[in-house]
Amino acid sequence: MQFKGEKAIYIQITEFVMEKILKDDWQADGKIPSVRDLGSELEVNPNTVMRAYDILQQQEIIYNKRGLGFFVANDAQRIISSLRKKQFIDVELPQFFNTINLLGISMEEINTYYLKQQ
Amino acid sequence: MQFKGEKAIYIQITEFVMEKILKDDWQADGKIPSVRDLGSELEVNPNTVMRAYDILQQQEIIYNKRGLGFFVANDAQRIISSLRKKQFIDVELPQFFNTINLLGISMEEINTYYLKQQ
Amino acid sequence: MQFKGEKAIYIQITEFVMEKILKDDWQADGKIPSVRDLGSELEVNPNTVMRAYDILQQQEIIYNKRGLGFFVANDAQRIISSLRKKQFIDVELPQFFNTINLLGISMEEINTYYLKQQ
Amino acid sequence: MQFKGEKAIYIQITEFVMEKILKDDWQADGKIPSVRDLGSELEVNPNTVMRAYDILQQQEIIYNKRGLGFFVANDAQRIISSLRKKQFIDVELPQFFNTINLLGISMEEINTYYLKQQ
DNA sequence: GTGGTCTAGACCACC
DNA sequence: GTGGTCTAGACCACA
Repeated sequence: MQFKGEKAIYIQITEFVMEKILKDDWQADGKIPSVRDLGSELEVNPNTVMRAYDILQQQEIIYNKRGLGFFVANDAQRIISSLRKKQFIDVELPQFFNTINLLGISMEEINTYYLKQQ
Repeated sequence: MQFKGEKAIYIQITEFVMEKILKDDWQADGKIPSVRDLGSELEVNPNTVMRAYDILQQQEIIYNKRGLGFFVANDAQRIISSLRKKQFIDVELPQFFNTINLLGISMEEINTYYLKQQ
Repeated sequence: MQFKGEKAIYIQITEFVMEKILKDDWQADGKIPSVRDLGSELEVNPNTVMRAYDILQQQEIIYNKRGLGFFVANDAQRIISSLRKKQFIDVELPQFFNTINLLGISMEEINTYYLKQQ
Repeated sequence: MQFKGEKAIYIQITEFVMEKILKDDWQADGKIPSVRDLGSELEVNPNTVMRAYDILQQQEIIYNKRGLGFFVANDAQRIISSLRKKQFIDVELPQFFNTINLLGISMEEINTYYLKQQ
């Protein structure tokens, strides 16, 4: 795993974790790696992992049992999906429509591109 | 105009200027505001405006006449459009398709949203 | 029973036990569950239950018979009540009055809320 | 300022800042101390102050202008008050009622205590 | 100058 | 063993 992109590492870790959960690599109510373990696996400071876990816990995607570690929340997949969909509908889609309007691209063209790349 | 978003202010200013040019608010070979004027209008440090003008000059969207100020390049609109279109086709569109596939959204849905927001 | 709050689990267990005693679920001189049994019921490590029993024993709310287990003290209810009442009058009530003053809430409002939740 | 209580320092700092705002020591749209300055004033690491500011920003009590610092949000006082009131009504008040019921204390008694301490 | 991120290392409570 | 907090110090982008 590489962390050289523009985004902050702790953000990339939240995405990494959500990906694991979506793919069922880490399952509901199952334990996820400790901050120390994931830190050494990803070659990152445990504090940085902690920061990612903190955010995921606020979003109720994972939860904590004292002294035992972090666990995948029961409806983690649902929360992740809805978070992503919300982000897409509210932010990315309007930007997308705005861009194609400015560039003078019609939805027909988009549909054509879509079929081509399938 | 607000500058509290995630993007750097100087980037937002380049976009602001390109917008003005595309909308013919600022026309070819016409003078654009001085860094001081635009700075005070946007409530931003002139240095920050200068940084934006610098970038636009490198892209040959505006040019400078010593002692007179900055002016819109002759083919500024063409350059902006092609820059954006290239960015859009090469980067944003594939990402967009990728995202809707991941979220399980069909092009039919996208078309529906598009009609709604018109 | 959930143990995800901020308070330490062993503290929550002492409160759980005192609750049982006050409600007469566990009666004077009656045996209370072994640390193993209560531990498995509450899905908690027996050591953690032991720590709670230790504290309750110091406060003479329960007592121990070698090889037999823990039992509810004769005047357990009285001890619990007086502990709580003292705590309440000395600490919680002044804090409570302080808070409602800060928030600008009158005792009339409090009385209204009280009637509503009955 | 002392930070010896049980609560985490960064929590105490959020409370410290909210107090300042409520008392109009720090006013709407006014700049608040930089993380470095407040850190050295409170004899605390700037990171710890940053963590507090982060939380206050999430709650939209303060906002950030890039490179300039943090500023008090326009309706910061309103947000703080409603946060506190919500916390009180939802959490503390039900606990309070629960406690007095368990201890067999009537609202009349509470009212009497209230009048006495005025 | 400002915040934002990250590391290394420490100490603590809790299980 | 686990997370939670905190410090010291570093580097970066931005204004």
